Amino acid sequence: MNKNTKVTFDAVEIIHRRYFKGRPERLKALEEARADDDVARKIFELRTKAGLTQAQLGKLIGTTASVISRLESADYEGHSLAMLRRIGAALNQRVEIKFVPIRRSA
Amino acid sequence: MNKNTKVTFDAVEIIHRRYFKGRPERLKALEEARADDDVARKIFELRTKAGLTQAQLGKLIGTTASVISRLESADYEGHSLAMLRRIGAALNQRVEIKFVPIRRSA
DNA sequence: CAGTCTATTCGCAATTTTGCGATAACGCAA
DNA sequence: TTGCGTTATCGCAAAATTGCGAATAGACTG
Repeated sequence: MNKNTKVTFDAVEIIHRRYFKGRPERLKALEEARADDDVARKIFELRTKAGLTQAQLGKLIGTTASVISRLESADYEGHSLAMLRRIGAALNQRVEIKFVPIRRSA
Repeated sequence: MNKNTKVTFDAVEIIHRRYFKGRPERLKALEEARADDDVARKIFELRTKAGLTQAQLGKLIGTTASVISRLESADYEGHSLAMLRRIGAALNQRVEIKFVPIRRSA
């Protein structure tokens, strides 16, 4: 039960320890992302789960860290499908688009 | 069993008769759309099922028919999330984005 | 404390999407 | 055939997104 001596093999576990361990506010944000549809949070979650920094992901898709940061900003609404696909391609993910009917209240 | 005397109450049925009845090539395209991920076809399917022309949908979201036609073009790749949401909002649909892992071959 | 790594924000140029009219083309019906 | 409704394509201006460096800030470590 040591604190920092256990060897980790999984990138997900590594990134989890680096970003979320002992930071309840980050964990909470991640939970909300699972229920929410926010694209910015989906990108953030995808990137961090892959164990990448914004600069690293930026390089993978041929852009810079500031661009990734902007895409992950909560109040950014200017996402394009092309950009989502670039990110998905870099992280081996397919972008799925779905129109789902809105239940007219109750 | 008359051909055109049955009264229809559902917009979906109306549009189905107007666009797909007796046109196997259109029907086939629609079937493929259900299995495919093509966004253009999803927009087309959504619009026709709502019983709208391109001009009508355009007006609903504050643009013209040529814009809708472009969005429904098979080789158009420039979709933005904002535009998809505008269309969805007009047709009471929520746009759902999902990153789904790609299985690395077999 | 300084030093490093990461993320955020600010400008502005470059690229892309959107807006929109005009025109052509297609299918269908009289 | 003509006419009508609908869709497709072209061209260019307007608006939005992207590219990218620089500066700032925060967290962590030595």
